[in-house]
Amino acid sequence: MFAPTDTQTIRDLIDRLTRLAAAEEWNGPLNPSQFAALNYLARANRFSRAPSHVADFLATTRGTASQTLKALSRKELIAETRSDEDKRSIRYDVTRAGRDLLQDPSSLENVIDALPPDVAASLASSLKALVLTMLHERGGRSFGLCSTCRHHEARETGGYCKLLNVPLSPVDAAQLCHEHTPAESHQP
Amino acid sequence: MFAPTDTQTIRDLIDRLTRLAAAEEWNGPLNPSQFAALNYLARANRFSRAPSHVADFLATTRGTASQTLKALSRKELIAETRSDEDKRSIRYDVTRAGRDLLQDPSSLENVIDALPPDVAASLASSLKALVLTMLHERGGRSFGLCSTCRHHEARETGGYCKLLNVPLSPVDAAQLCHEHTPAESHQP
DNA sequence: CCTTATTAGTAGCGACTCGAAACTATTGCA
DNA sequence: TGCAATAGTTTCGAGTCGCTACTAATAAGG
Repeated sequence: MFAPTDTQTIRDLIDRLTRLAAAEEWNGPLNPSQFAALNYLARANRFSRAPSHVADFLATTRGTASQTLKALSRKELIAETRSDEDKRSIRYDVTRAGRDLLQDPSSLENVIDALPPDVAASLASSLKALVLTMLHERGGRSFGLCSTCRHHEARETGGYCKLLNVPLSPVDAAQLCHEHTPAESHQP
Repeated sequence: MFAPTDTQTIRDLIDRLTRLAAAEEWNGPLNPSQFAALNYLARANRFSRAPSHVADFLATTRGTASQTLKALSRKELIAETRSDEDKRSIRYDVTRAGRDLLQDPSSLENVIDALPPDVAASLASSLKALVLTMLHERGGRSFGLCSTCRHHEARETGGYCKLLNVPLSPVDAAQLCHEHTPAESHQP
């Protein structure tokens, strides 16, 4: 009964889902971009919360990311901290208010939550394949969890990053990292 | 090896995929909204090409849809036609230039195209479930193909719409319809 | 050491989206 | 005939988007 699935059909479904999710987000206090940036900051480790990292993650430019972060800053949902080692760089931390805002699950999350476990698993794996291929094509970074990185070394107290040469708390290791490189990957 | 798939993970993947696809579209002559509207108009039947239908499909307001359509109109990618029966309503038709613009496949389409058939089929069905649930929650319309509608009646020459009482060419029957109601659905 | 890169972040521009609200026409209904 | 519903538009303010041009600070090379 199923014809070989049309590329256009899947494309349409992704577009439509995106639009519906975005429409939901507009009904909140934040627009979709601000929401995505805030959500990223809440899940990224302390080495990955600079404007340029946000730009990288959101697949946009530093200029655009900068404006979005300023908007979030004006709303007191994030706070900026200038670095001591490198006086050019800035790190944004999510404030208490920002964290509160991320609490209530979106409509999309509720719908995903209701999927049968096996459907969810297969959806996750095919989406992952799409994302990784697109990232590969545009030379983007994967932003995976610290603990799944090739530079990560397990220790009793959390872990250790062999790239940045810093010890990691369990919380750190469970966050997104800008320098993330999949463990299986082999590159010179 | 697979932990029970986290809702947040799937949500993140969808967000990221969306952002990557949108970033691709910005590199063209159109922004993502304009592209989505143009694409819809090219695939909708002649009863479903009014501003309010576009708004409905894109999950936005009539005001916003109106502006996007005016922008496409200025670029000569669509052309407006006022109806004779109802002088309030307008139908937008995609011009030759508009159709040309939709020809070259996007990066996302290429990536989808490369998926193994079984993965594509399961992706399509889970996405469809997500979209239909979200539509159901917000009371939106499905916009499926004419031929899969409960009001559709197969004929030798195309088909017939029992709701609008009009004959349909094979082309018509393969397009999206605003009035689409899934055939299985039972409502008073 | 002292010039260049290079890098991090920002400001301003023009086109546009977004929802909301106010506003025309036109059509439907009682 | 009169009023409500409908289709579409306009305007508003906040914000996104890529872009170019900019300022600092750091890195690299002679």
